[in-house]
Amino acid sequence: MSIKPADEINENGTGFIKNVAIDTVIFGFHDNMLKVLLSAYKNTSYFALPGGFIREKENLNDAARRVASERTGLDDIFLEQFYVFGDYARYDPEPFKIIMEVNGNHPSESHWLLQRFISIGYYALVDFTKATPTPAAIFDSCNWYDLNSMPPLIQDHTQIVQKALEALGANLDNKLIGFNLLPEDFTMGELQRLYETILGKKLLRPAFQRKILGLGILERVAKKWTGGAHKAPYLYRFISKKM
Amino acid sequence: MSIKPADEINENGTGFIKNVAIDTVIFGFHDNMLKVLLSAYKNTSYFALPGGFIREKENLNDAARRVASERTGLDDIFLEQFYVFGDYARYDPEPFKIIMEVNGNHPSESHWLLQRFISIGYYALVDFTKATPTPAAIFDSCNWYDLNSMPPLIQDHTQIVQKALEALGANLDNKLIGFNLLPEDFTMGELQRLYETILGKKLLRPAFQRKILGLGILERVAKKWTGGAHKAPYLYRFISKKM
DNA sequence: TCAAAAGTGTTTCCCTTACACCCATGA
DNA sequence: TCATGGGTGTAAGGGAAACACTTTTGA
Repeated sequence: MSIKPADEINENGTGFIKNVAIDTVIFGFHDNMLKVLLSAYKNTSYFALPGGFIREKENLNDAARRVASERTGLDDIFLEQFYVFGDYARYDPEPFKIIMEVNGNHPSESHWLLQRFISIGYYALVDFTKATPTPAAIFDSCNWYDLNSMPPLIQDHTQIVQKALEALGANLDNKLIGFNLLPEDFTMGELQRLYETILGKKLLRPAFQRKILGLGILERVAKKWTGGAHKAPYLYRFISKKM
Repeated sequence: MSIKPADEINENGTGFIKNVAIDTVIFGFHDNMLKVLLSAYKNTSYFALPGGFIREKENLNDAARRVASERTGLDDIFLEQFYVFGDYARYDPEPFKIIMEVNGNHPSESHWLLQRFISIGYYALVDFTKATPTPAAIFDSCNWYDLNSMPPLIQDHTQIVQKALEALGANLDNKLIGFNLLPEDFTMGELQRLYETILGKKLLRPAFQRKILGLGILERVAKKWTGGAHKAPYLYRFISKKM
């Protein structure tokens, strides 16, 4: 979980469901690298996943969508639950005490944010070129980090990212979700490098091309003149993607 | 969720995590039918999935395991999270008011069990022949029901069963979990009928046999004399299953 | 000796793999 | 004209689909 803007914080968490948090692993793809959005708490070096809580009358999935939208400025984000993190050993209120103290709050021991939380993990797939990372009020920053060079994260957030990546890989072919990480138009090479990055292995180019095109879900749009010293690749578009 | 024994109920749910419930779809397989465990609340005709809550210092997965163990009398149950049900529209305290009233409780409006719950769905796969269904204190019954002839269930429990079945089907080959529904020794025909029931379609016998044996995870134990007017089938055993 | 269920063999087909070849482009 | 990246052709290999055949048992 991540601590919310100060104006929403009070001692007993009025208006929110207690003991339940949402942690969102927001993936982007740029320069052939998978990126995740991370925020740093104000005046500390604690990094965390974007997160939030569920309003009293809000659907769980809507709460996750709200979190992802607020951090990226996007609507219609592809989102999926992937695991619930509920070990008691996750419970460690010390960092949150420090974060609140440093920022001028002096919570009592019974402050709702210092209680144990069950955290529902979501991953989101967004178009890196369209997202505008925006920190929540209590964060200094909200930025993309390469999966391979993330700072240390609070609690078990590093394992949450790891598990999100596994779920993403398992669903990649199955649910055809990779397209959500690319702009509307993309080349087959870009798509292949995305797949290779997520799966962590090289794929054969002819086989990949035929497999993807064989799905019948892409339409060829136009040639793309990149200025490269080679044949111009076609641009493709996911057929059911909005225009 | 399901209401717990009376001795554990008090107005503010001391000792449990609030707003979070566990619902467990416990599958068994018998007479070529998939079965689920359902309970009826005392003195009512409300049927529900086995469920429970998380103790203050209990791991989420352990809580689910505890629920499944208490209802079946088994240890080492195969369990898996499959979805979190968190729509606000699930929230309907009326049945629980009635259940409590009928059984001599007179909860206030703020009773913790009448609040909104986020429900974490687990499915469990057990050996039908070893399980001994046991109702919790506030239930009259705990029995196996055919998937096709379940009584109406409270809340969205029917959809929860449906979603559990889908998750089970999706993982069947992937994670090789079907064996958990059969006794230690079983015939290839029994395994095939289990697969056919879960997947909802006929499979070709030679292909199924080769595919399963090709996995290299079964050992052939002995012939089984069923008394049937046909060749005695071999018994097989999952290699890594405890003896 | 026949029916029924179990086990195995065989052929076909298709998808994946692997590699080869051609095309377009800028240096 | 050469290197580079993109698109397509083709042959080999492996597994699934479909069907045939054999085996074992009780009626």
